[in-house]
Amino acid sequence: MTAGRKIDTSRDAAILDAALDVLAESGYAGITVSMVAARAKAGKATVYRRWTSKAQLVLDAVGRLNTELLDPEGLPDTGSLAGDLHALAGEEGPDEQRRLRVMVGLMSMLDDEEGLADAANAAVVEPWVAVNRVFLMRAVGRGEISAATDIETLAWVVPAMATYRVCVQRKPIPGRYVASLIDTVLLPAVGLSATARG
Amino acid sequence: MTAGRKIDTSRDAAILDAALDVLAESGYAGITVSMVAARAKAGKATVYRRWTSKAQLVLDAVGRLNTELLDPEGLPDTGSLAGDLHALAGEEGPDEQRRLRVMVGLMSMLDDEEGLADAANAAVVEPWVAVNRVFLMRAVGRGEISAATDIETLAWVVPAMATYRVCVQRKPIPGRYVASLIDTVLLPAVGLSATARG
Amino acid sequence: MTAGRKIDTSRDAAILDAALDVLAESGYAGITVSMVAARAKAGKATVYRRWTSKAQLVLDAVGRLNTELLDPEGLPDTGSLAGDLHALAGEEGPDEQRRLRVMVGLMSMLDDEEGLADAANAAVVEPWVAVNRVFLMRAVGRGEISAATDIETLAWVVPAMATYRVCVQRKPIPGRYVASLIDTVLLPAVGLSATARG
Amino acid sequence: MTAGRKIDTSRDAAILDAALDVLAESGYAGITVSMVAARAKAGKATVYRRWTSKAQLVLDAVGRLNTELLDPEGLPDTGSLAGDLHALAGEEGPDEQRRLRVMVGLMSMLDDEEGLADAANAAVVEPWVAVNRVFLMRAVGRGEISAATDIETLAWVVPAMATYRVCVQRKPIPGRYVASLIDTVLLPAVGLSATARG
DNA sequence: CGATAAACGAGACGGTACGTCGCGTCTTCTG
DNA sequence: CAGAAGACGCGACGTACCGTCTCGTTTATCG
Repeated sequence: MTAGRKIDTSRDAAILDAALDVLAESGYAGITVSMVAARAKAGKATVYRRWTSKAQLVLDAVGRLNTELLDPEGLPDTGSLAGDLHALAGEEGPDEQRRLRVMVGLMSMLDDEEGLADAANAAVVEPWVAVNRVFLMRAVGRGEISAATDIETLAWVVPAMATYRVCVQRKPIPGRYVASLIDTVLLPAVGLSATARG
Repeated sequence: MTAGRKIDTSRDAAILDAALDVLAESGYAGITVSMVAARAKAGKATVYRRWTSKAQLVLDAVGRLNTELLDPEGLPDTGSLAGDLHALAGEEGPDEQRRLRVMVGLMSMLDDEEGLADAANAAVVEPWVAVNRVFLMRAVGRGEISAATDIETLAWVVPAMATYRVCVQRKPIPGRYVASLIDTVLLPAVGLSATARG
Repeated sequence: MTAGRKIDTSRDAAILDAALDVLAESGYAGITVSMVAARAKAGKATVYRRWTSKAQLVLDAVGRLNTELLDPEGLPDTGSLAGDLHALAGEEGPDEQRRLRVMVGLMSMLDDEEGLADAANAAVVEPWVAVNRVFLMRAVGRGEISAATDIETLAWVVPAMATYRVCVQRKPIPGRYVASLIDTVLLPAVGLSATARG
Repeated sequence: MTAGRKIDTSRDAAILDAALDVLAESGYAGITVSMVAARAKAGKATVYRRWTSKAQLVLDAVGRLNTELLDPEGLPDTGSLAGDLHALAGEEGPDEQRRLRVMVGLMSMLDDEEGLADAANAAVVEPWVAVNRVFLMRAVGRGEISAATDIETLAWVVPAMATYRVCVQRKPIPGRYVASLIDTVLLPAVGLSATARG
């Protein structure tokens, strides 16, 4: 019964992409909703019809970025924990540099609203943790590591340190960095030698 | 070239303390320079004479908070790495709750200005890392752990994970949390059993 | 290139009126743009979108006040110069007290910006001078006064003295004051007796 | 009995002169107490030890300017009202241009404090009025003009119009302007022809 | 196919914090 | 102790951005 024009869902992507561009250039504090709208050739009302605040918009943008990156489908399965971890660490998307710059800008918004921090965490880092969790459980299943291993804690080690480096220290993550964390911290912590990878 | 009135350095402390109060109550976004100045019974000009922006002020306040906390003098020396680490982890100042709430509010400002992130990192987390570095070097000296240990990386493990928990996950750090990181991640990673502590 | 929301011209009047209220109560120095905006239930940006400074705003407000007051239409025409002048002097609008208080506050702003004084003069006193000019020219036309009369100068006599009294001496203008200037100064200066009025 | 350094009265003149310089350059609103003090190579406290506010300082400066100009001693006495008036009008001090620019800046301060307008009026214009009053009373004494003349009002005519021109219209007063007011307005208003001057 | 109702780009709106600057006072040091 | 220098508490200035609302235009669905 209700007539009227439908929401043009193609605008969503344009706005999110504009938000990521601006976020990568200026960080969260440097963003203006007007800037994002202008770059997407959209009006501010079109933005606020979709997201209730600047924080929600940016969060959604960043979340989408990471969800694309760490697709739970098609995880590598090399037969050893070290192999799995390094296989994933070796994958770098083509937009890796932009992704890093975007994450740098993420921290600035987390106290804007109640519950936003949880959402940000879930969207940005949790996928990576989930993958590690899978790898660790497989290793337990294979008997490669102890069944008493504190998977919950250890799955967070590498994502936490990498994110910390990017977000707080503001340093880039060179290709070898994640691999070095795996070898230096994670594998020893579960009782494996770094050289054990096949 | 007579001097004129000197900067009243006692105002610095009053303003920094007011900033920490407000930061703990409302977070960085909830702070107003006018609020901080009013609580310190100072004028805004007195604040801006000392710090060039709200971000610089808050950073300095937080930095001082942590520097006081982790005094390099009088580090515990229990004779074992596990003992040293747990001795430090067990110390909780009376202001621990305020310190945590303050750090939660810190992230919002890091992209406000060039170089601010570095300064924040140095002021807030680096002291803790430095202490861990000392503990690890002592352990190497004692032959407790391998001389090949990557001290630089491992000294960051616990501070990075704890800070990450507070700043990104926005969860409090219960008394046992740091101890559990030490036992689950750090000690195994250097080849020690968690039960090795005296 | 569609337009966007139009300037709401009804806000202009509300803001100008609020400015006059505040000006009458507190004088120019006592005005705050925030006060004016708040009284008009407007934001400061809405004020600054229309006027570039506090001075421009107040000037416009005062100008409008006087333009309304001295409508060039419907001037009295009694047949004699004295009659015309006194007819106008006798008219006091209901807002006369506010108008005087407003003019008292006007002087404080005239050197704020280049050209502001000219504009203020044109808006506030010139209308009154224009009316006197008409009266004097009529009198010349009737042969009531000499064709050699220096109309330009004489039209300014009473407005200048009255404005001077209000703005510099800060005394109110009692009902008889203007009439007394007409009789004591202007009419004798054009060669007419004060008693000549019909 | 009171020891200590005496107030250095020579600083007064330096400060007043600096105030007039700055006032002539920038008008009252453009003045800063710090600017005046700096130009006089004085400290702000030295200024505030002598005058209670910026307004009082400027008022005093302007007042002194005019008091010097219109010294009640040595008034011309030519034997006719027209002669007296024109003799005075012909005198122009060497600093006439500065004096005019200073008066232009005067209006801006009159509503800063209660009673300041009266003081300003007394200091700046009243001396001139007093002189005119003397001239008019002499003329009454000589029988040159009617004893019924409203001296109080007429003594103000030329000062009011000249000051108004300078302060409100912001136009300079050319050499002939005051003379023309005398001939066109004042002399006719007291029943004398402009050509009556000796 | 024409009416209509909602979404669109644009940008003005009421608010509020920013960082600057001036006032009049207070403090330090020099002569 | 007066004076130069300048920091102090206070508060207004004019700017910028938030999230909302109002324009006039475009576009999809309903009658």
